[in-house]
Parts: sequence; C-alpha cells; structure tokens
Amino acid sequence: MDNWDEIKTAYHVARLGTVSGAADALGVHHATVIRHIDALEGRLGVKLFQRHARGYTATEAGADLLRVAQATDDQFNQLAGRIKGRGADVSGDLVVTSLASMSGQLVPLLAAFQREYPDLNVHFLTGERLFRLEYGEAHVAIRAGAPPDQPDNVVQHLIDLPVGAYASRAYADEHGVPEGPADYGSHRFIGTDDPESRAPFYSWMRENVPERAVRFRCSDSNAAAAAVLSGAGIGFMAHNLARLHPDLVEVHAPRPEWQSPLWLVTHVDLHRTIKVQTLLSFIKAKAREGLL
Amino acid sequence: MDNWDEIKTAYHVARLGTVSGAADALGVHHATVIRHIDALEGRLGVKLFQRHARGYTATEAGADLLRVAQATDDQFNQLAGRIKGRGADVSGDLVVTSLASMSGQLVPLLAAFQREYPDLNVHFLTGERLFRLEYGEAHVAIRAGAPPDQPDNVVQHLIDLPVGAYASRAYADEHGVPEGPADYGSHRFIGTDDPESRAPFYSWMRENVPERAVRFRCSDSNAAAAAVLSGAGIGFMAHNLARLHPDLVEVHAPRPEWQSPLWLVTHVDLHRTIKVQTLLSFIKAKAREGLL
DNA sequence: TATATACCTTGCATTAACGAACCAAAGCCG
DNA sequence: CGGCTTTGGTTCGTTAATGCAAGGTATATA
Repeated sequence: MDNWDEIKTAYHVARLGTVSGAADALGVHHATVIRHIDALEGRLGVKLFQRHARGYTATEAGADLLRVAQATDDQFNQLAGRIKGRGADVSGDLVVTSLASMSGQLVPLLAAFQREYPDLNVHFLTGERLFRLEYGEAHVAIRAGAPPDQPDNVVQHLIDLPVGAYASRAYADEHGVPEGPADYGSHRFIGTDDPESRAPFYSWMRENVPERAVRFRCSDSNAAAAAVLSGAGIGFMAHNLARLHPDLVEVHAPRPEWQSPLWLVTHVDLHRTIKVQTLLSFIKAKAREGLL
Repeated sequence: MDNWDEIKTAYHVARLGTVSGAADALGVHHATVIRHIDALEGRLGVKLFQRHARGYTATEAGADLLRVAQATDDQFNQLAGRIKGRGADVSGDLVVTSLASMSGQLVPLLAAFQREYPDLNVHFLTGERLFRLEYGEAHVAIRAGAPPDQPDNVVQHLIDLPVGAYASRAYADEHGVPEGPADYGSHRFIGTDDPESRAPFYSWMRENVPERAVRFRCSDSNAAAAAVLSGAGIGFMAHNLARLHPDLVEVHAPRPEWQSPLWLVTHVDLHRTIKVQTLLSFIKAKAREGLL
C-alpha cells in the first residue's frame, strides 16, 4: 500500500464501474487509470477487477478496497472541511504565553476573550523558561522590553505601559516622600538584581539614585511590586497596576522616558489565521481602552 | 484533498517531526517531502506545520491531519493484509454457476466442499440465463456440451459423463424395449426441442431414430429426465443419474459416442487464486471418484 | 445483419515530478 | 568556543508518470 493515489484511482474505478468514468471523475487520462490499477494489482498480487467489454467489475478484493477507500474519502473530505473552516472561525485551542509578571493583567483579558468565543480553549502559559513560538509551543506571546527579533516572528508594538514610582502608605507615613533628587539619598529604593537590566526606569535609577539608596533588589517585576506593597521602599510599578491599590502613594507620576514597551509576537505561520488576528485585535482594543 | 499521496507525506512529517525523517521513512528525497507539504498547504490555504531549525511541528490542522491519516494508514494496512491473505486461504465468498439440470449432482458436492472449508460462503447460481464469468457474476462455472471459447475464460475438461438410454419400468412393462434399430419405429422417444442441438446423443438420435418416433421433446435435460421417469418414452440420461432411480430400465448402456463432456470454466483473473484452485481440485477429485 | 457506440489497450511524445548536489542555519559536544 | 552534525531550503538535470492518438473488441441498435 505504498501509493495512496493508486488506491484512490482504484476506488473511483470500483465506484463507477468503468475506467473512463473514473478517469473523468479524477480529471486524468484513461491510460493513467489503467496503469494505476495494473500497478496496484501487480504489487498486491491479486486482481482487483475483472475486465470485460462493459467496464471493470470489482472482485471481492476490489469490493473490500471500495469500502475502505469510500470511508477514507469521507474522512479526508471532512478533514479538509475542518482545516479550511478552522481558519474561518475562532475555535479550538489558543495558546498564549507571557512572563509570569503579566499574568495579573492578561488573565482577566483572556477570560473575557474566551467568554466572547465560547468554542475556544484558552491556554495561558507562564513559566521560568520562555515558551518559544517557533517550536509551536504557543500561538501568541506578549513580551516586554526590547523588541524581540527572532527572524520567523511577527512583532507588533502593543502599547507603552506607563510606569510610575510608588511607595506604600506605611512607608510614606514613616519616611515621607522625596521632594526632589536631592532627597533620594535619604530614602530606600527597590531596584533590580540585574545590573545589566534594559528596563528604561532602571537605567534612570542607575543614573539618578545613589547606589547606596537601593536597599532591596528583585529579579522580576512581580516581586518588586510585592516589595513596594509591603513597604520595603520606593519602587517602579505599572501605573495601571498601582492604581488598583489604594494603599499606594504615587512618588513620581509616570514619565515618558520610563515607559516600558509591550510587544505582541506571533509566528509567521500562524499570524495570518483568523483566530490569531482576532485575539490580536481584541488585545489591542482593550489596551487602547486602558485595560492593560 | 486531491492528492492522497501528499496527505500520506504530511502524515509522516507530522508523525516524525522532521522532513528528513519522513523522507527516510517514505524512501524519497527530502526535497519531495517539502514540495508535497508546500503544495498541500497551498491548496488548503492553511499552514499544517511550523518550520524551525529542529524540524516541523504540526499546527492544530496538522495534528488533525495526523489523527485522520493515522487511521487511514491502519485501514490500508489491514486492507492489504486482507487482500493478500485472501489469495492464500479458502474463505469469503465462492460463487459457482451451472445449468439448473446439474444442480442435483453439484449441490451435494459443493455442500461437502463447504463442510471442508467452514469459512467459506458458497453461492450456487442456476437460472434461465447463463451467469457470466466475465462480469464477475461467478467464480467458477460448470458447463456441458461444446467447449466454451470465451477469450478471457480458462476452460478445463472435467469429465465425460456416460450417457445411456432409459425408460421407466412402467413404459417397459407396457411397450417392452427395442431389441435393435429395427424396433425404434414402434417406440416412443424423448428428444430435444432444438433441431440444432449439439449434444452427441441427440445427433445420434437424429440419425438413427425415425422422426415420427420422437413423440416428446424438451428443451433441457432436467425436463427430459422427468419425462423419462414419468413414462413418456425412451430418453437419454446421465448414467450416474439414472442409476439412482431403481424404477428405470436401461434400454441402451452408455456408449462412448454419447458421452457428454463437462467443462470447468473460470475467469483468467480468478483462476490463479488458491480458493478457485482448491475448488477445481476438489471437483476433479470427486469426479474421478465417480461422484458426479 | 450491418452500423454505431462505448470501452479498453498500446506505442510514442511531452510534461511534471523527482533526486543529487550544494548552501545556510541552528544545536550538540568535546 | 569552534568544529561537527542535523536540519531545511534551493537549483538544475534526469527520470518516470502522464497525455495523446490510433487500434481493437464487444455490445447495443436499427
């Protein structure tokens, strides 16, 4: 059963009873049909058809093939319908990945998306390692910081997250808030553990805040936010995140140079699908509404 | 889904995860595999795989295809096994046809054959019209008289049936039996309705029995036998058939020139199968044993 | 009985599919 | 860290599958 096309040819011959009819249905020449049948019979060592002046009549083996190939044809047609249709509607699986630090904002958004498209199974992957689009591990990734430059990825700018400096009310009550750069030395700041960090607000911090004032260092923004909330000092947080906590005091309002860009990343092979495009539009719309 | 071979190729790529692996499994060049995938994706308008340096990862559509094609592959392998195996054992359907007049001898023989091969479904077709091997209506035909000369049929001589002349005891009691040709004119004979009949004993009758003595004419040998049994006159019967009826009187013992040849006929396409060959051997063996 | 039609078959010319070779990139391993 | 292996991707020349057309046979029809 090396050659599935020959089975397909034999199927049409068995179904229609004549070589000519099968050739017509397949859009090939009669000679091709006969050659396929001969090759298939030769390989099986069994006659599939009895040849006579009125056409080809299936033998037992041919009738068996007819049944199997009929089912196969149906299966393939259904498959083609599903595959073609899959591009047209938003259903099946949708895998989104991001850094764990963003789950707080993304999960409600994805949940809303799932409610809008109930046929969808949403997978939200976060983890220590980066899930890689090029291996098919996810359909869409939301990345922060420097624009990713993987060759096969389609990168779209989503939004620049306003970032401000915040402290807990407890910290403000105890230490007050700095009025200007001159006061920074007498305050406690929350910084990054990574001296190479590319985040713009940490670059600003390296230049404007004395090293000794940075008393608490984290490797990810989630931990930094937790540190701010627990009164460890003054730290950077996304404005949208900070405003949800009434206990926080705004030390510095968001500044343009602190903005952290977010990127929507998809693999080229999936970027054009309706499902992915729908999600991208949804996320961008919500981001414009300030819900991110 | 025009090209089933491309589906098969895509199936192996999805299964193995690499183009090279699929090419190896299929025994083709990896360029061919890539071409198949590209063609299939192009026709479907959907990406089946995500390409990356480590190979091809199936998308949702590709995973769907994998499931369907896996089932198809299994089905085809089972089919091939059945078809190839079918030639090797004696099972399935076996269709035998003959003139209705021979059913009396053939049915017990076929029943014995079925008992020997219990997996076999025996169909014994008799009817007004001739069932035609070339249309696949039967596997084996038993024909009497002149050797059939259909071009696609394989004809084997089975046996020469001894034919004698018989009358019922009632007829013999009333009219006696002819001692020699001189008496034929005063007897009643059972002949054929067909003046062109090729049966050797009817040729003999046309030459040796006066036309006016043939009082009862039939178109087939079954009717003729019934006529003999009912006392309509002297008629020809197969010796093996006549000896089963104690009521019959042998008017003339079987003569070589009356012998009616029987032919085993099969279609070339089926002649080489084990099943048909087994039946032919069985019938010939029984015929040699005098059971026909 | 003669003609027409439908079908299969075969040999030859064409085209499209295929394989070989080469290239580039990414991961593996010493 | 650099050679080595494995993986796709591309191009070109060859091969094999295909299409075409003529021939032959059997069946149906008038």
